[in-house]
Amino acid sequence: MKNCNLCLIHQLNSFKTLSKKDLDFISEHKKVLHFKKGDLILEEGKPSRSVFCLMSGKGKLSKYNSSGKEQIIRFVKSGNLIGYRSVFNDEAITLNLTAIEDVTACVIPKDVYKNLLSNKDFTLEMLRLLSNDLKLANSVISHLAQHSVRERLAETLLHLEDVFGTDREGHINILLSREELANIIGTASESVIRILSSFKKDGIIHSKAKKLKLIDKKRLYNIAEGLEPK
Amino acid sequence: MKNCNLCLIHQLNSFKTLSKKDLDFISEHKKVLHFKKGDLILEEGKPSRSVFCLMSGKGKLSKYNSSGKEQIIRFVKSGNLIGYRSVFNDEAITLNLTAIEDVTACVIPKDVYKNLLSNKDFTLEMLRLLSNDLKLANSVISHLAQHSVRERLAETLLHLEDVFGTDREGHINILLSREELANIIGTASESVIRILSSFKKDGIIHSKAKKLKLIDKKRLYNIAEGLEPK
DNA sequence: TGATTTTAATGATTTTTATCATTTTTTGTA
DNA sequence: TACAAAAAATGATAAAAATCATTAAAATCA
Repeated sequence: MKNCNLCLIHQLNSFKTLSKKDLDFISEHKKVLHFKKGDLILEEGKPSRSVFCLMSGKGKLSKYNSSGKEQIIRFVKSGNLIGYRSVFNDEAITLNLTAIEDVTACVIPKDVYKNLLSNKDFTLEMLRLLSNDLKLANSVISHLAQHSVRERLAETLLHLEDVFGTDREGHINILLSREELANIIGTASESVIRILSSFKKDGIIHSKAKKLKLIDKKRLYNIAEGLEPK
Repeated sequence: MKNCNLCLIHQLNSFKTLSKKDLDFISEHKKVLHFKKGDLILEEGKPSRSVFCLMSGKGKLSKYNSSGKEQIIRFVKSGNLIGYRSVFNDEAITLNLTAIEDVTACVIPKDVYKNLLSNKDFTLEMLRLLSNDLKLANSVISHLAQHSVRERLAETLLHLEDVFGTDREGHINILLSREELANIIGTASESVIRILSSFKKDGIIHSKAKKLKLIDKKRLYNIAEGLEPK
């Protein structure tokens, strides 16, 4: 898709506030890139040169600690903008972006993106977006700090279904390894495996390999909130 | 302080980008409020009506979970702006603000504050501020998820000294109960007590009641990063 | 100041979670 | 399809942290 005006994705994100002229301006300067599943798209520590608009596929934003353990901060999907944070505070990139499916993304050079900020509505939209990111991050902090591994896993399953939806058979539309699930909630993969098995045994979820289906969401919610004993 | 132009605080925060006229506009519409230590200044769930500029004193931003346990998200000190996040995404307040010392704050009505957003430099400054908040939140998530209670406490002590500095005798300029420290890192107060005692025994910190002094910061840093065994 | 309340400290115990070792299953691919 | 490699599952054990009970110290205030 060469012309952003014709692209439906821009209706889904902050770009919806842009004029035809602004979108033409982006179209002229952007590049469309393709990545394979597993590719490292953006790397922590590298200078921030552009903002990405994800056209298709999914990715994970993560950090590695000094001993090499991954912490997944959040996931991104088509329509999401990525990389604006580093542009605003003019710092190096702080999170890795890895494709967890094949990804197509439009890459908008930093300066082109900054130019869009003359549009007040667009800027307000970005303030709104950052505010939502921050609100979400605060609630993650609170959940991580206050809940057990079992509670955090229940919360994560609900959150993933909420963000990615399900296919016709009810499976959550994102395939993650047990290890990746562990790296979201900050636990060992064995713990995730054990808890998923117990959820399965109790009929709360169904799982076949990486396909997860939430059966009893009410119960999962109660577990996530610590409202259920055991 | 009636006139924001004469107030030194505005030099310290995003208001430094404002014109004399903008500051006069704020001066006309703001109110100066005083709060006592322990007062609840902003309450989770209430509609967002204004942005606060903290003139003196310190506060904590926190959430309570369904079982009433507090999670401290961060601290604020003089110069800090508070409440802008809810203004940008037009949602209810999501964090409680409690005075942990007597507080004086200028209260700027939401609409007055929103008017300032016609100033492009100010808006960019707010984007920068939110970006920094978000960056900080992401690193808190990562630290919470990946480190032991002992490591998180070491990190928290270093962070508190960094933000609040020390008095002439080297004590960190903020007085927190063991329970409040526990509510930052998401643990039980007994755990904080035990770990602080062990830090003291090892000569890493000195503590007398709520006054904490960091003696061996290099070692604390190593503990925080998990570079030290035990 | 002395009494009362709150906070801190310490010990014993239980629960949760991590770690390590091993087996089974799944996935990718030759 | 068979093989190798990776991921998942399971068990045993160790370590970390929570919880509960009690005592000691500090802060508050009448």
